[in-house]
Amino acid sequence: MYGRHWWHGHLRRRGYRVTVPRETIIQVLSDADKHLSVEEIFNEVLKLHPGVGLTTVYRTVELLRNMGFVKKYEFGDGLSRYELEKGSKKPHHHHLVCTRCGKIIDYTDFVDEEVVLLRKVENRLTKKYKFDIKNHQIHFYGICDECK
Amino acid sequence: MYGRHWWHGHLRRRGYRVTVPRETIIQVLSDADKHLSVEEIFNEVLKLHPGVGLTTVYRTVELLRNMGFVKKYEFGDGLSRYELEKGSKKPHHHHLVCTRCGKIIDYTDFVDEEVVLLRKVENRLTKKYKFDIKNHQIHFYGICDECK
DNA sequence: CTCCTTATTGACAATAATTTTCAATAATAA
DNA sequence: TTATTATTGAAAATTATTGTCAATAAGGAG
Repeated sequence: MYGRHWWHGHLRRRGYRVTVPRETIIQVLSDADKHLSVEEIFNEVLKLHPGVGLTTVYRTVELLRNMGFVKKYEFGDGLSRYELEKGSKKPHHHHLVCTRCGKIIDYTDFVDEEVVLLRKVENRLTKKYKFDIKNHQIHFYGICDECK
Repeated sequence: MYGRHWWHGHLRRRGYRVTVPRETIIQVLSDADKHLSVEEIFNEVLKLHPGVGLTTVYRTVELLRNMGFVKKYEFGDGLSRYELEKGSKKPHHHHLVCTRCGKIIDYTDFVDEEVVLLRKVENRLTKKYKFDIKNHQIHFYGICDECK
């Protein structure tokens, strides 16, 4: 979890200004222990700084994504979810999605093995398709314990 | 690629009626060689049977998904895409998504190795989280050849 | 510290995908 | 053939996201 300075530096270095909404949104994402929807981020931000607009949350989250600091997920319920990629509390993980109730479990079990394989695949895909691969996602879909 | 009878049986067995829109949509999905957005399906359906409504495409595609015959993908551009899971021309594959232009490449290279590993992981996750896993997705995100 | 430039913001309007509503239609069982 | 009722199409409603634009405030220059 990186501090204010770190973020300040990265923003400024790219010519972006450091603003209260941006700092607040980064803080909310840093404190979160899971991927948040825009509305969830917005609600948390309001607790810290009422007055920040929803539009700004959309814009900031997209900015952070373009900067490569935030990952965007879509699990199929129509909401986009965001999560810090760098400076996050959470280690790298993959997802288990319940297609009935929408529950999402982040699992870290076996991720190491997965990642080893994925890197190999990644290298080969990079060559074959001349794709510059930045990251990956694995989702398992199914029915959770409570839903069955 | 399964025929009319097969689909007819599956629909009827679950108490659903076999209708012209449903048959047409299934046919479009069967003939497709890639995942289609609802609008793409709709356009193809119209060529075969003008008069079918967009709403019906949404409903049918969702029905097929609940029945487990169709996979839904979201690649991050705000559109849902659908693809036959059973009875499709296409073999099992995973995806390479360009985050700049949105291009999606389906790759089948190395999928066998991936699937072997995923099955192992799947079994263990099933035990640990008591999740009934139905399927999985792997997405690699990056920049495609033309975009860099 | 103060002024100036301009990136950023918030409120609101606009868009776009999807869902809901509901009367009309058509698939199946009797 | 008729009755039942799932399904449909059209239009309205909803919901997430994006665009517009005047007001604000961050940060460099003086």
